[in-house]
Amino acid sequence: MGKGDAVTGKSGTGGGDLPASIEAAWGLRERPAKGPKPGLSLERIVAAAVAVAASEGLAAVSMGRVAKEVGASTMSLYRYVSAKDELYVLMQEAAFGPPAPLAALEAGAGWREALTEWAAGQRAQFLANLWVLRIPIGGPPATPNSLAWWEQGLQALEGSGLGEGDKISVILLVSNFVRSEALLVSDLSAAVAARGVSPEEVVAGQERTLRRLVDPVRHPAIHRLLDSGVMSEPDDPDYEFTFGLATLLDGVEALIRSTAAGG
Amino acid sequence: MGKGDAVTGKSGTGGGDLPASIEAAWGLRERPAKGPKPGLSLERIVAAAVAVAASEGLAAVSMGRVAKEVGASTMSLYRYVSAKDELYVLMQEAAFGPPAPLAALEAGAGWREALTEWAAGQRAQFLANLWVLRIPIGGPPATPNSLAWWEQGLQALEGSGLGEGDKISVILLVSNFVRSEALLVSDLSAAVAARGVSPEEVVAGQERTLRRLVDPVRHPAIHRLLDSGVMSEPDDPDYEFTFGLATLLDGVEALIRSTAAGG
DNA sequence: CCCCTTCTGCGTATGACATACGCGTTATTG
DNA sequence: CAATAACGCGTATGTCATACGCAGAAGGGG
Repeated sequence: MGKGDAVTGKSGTGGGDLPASIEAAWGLRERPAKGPKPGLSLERIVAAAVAVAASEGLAAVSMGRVAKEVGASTMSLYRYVSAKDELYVLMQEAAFGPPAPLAALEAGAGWREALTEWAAGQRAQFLANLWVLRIPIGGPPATPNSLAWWEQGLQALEGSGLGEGDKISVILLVSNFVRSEALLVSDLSAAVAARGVSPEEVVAGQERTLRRLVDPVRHPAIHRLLDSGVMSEPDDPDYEFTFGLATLLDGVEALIRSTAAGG
Repeated sequence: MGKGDAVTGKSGTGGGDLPASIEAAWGLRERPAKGPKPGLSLERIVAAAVAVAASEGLAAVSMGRVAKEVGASTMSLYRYVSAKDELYVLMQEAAFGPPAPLAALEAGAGWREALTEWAAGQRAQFLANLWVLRIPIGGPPATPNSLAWWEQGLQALEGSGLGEGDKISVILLVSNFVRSEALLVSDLSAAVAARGVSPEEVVAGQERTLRRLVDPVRHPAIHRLLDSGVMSEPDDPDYEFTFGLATLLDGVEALIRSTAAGG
């Protein structure tokens, strides 16, 4: 060999072409019995990367930086990770962890309670690891924890009577909603961090900017919105989440009803 | 002066601290009457950048590349744009353009038809400019066309009886949904472009990968899903959009009903 | 028991890139 | 007609990801 090694993508289970990052996440690493013992481990590297991201943001995560953190040279990391993207995937996987069991399911509650709990859990993970939202996406990751989350979402919909196809669609819908809303929170938090002011001031500043740009003739609806004073009211950081999720689930409820009726 | 100039952020209208990119988008540029005539123009630069992004993807858009395209040196661009992020904002603004008038509104149709048309229009813009989805977001952009889209969304909800706060929340909800779904399409399309195969093959490959990883015991719901054969069915690229939007709007409908009832 | 294979850590090198700085040049205005 | 600003842009800096190859370590086969 002699290229960028770091396990070039052979599965032990069947010989497909799994992205190396996925194999790494599943721990399908054939311990090579030949060379010297590795001085590092994927876990240590990923943990260090996560620590850097958590304290200084995803942008601070460079191969060099992670290497320094772990006490090794930059290039040695490539013995464990084939590219930075792979590190990203592993970081996300590590930060999220597996989902906690759904209390609603165990209590025998309905799909709505279960899905709500599921969404809240996912949101909590995003808010606890805002940097995850800055990782550029590249298709649905098939990592163990991601799958576990999906599994749990599907289970929440078990008693709904929906068809399998509708179930994933709903899961996708909720999942994307959670992500979008978290990103919004993250953006606000980033703005707060960038300037040194309070969230309220940031929002107020945005409103002032809008007011300056909005022309009552060209933008009557926005103008009305600004005049209504809604921008200054809520203050509850969870409001948009609660509202959006409720609305979304009302839609799902309608779908379930029509399915049950025989659609 | 003598720093990174390119209009450092003074508004002609009131003297606030608008991000330079926003000012640029609104055309609030005080034509300096002093120096030599500019050999370039923001429009030319942005158009060149958009062309590169459209044909080779956002990653191909570097300052150097755009400069070459426009027949100037890299650094000369910084006389027109204060940073690359600004160029991004301008690119998005240019690619999206203003929204077309809503036929549903003019025909006096209800909010649902109007919002559906609005969402479809937005989606069409994303699909026609997939690279836009790769631009890292940083808060809600207050550019002219963005505002125009918001305005139109709010107008679509005019006859709904919703409060102003609920209106933006709904707009946000729909808007984020459209973006998420478009990103999904974009990811698929990227995977198709990366390997040289058909969309069907990509999806089939993903299913095969999943099948390999999913353990019937650990992931009963996903296993059931795979067994149901739903993954291979639809083939309609608009399905997820249509389904998701309908579900979402059902939720909005419930909200409107309860508002009308007096909640 | 030794050597050969295979893997390790890592120094070095390459090639992008964004962008700061300052110089010479060109219009415009007093 | 000079003082003033802007302009185009060459040069330099610093950061990154990552290719390549070497030297040393650890087992396995003869």
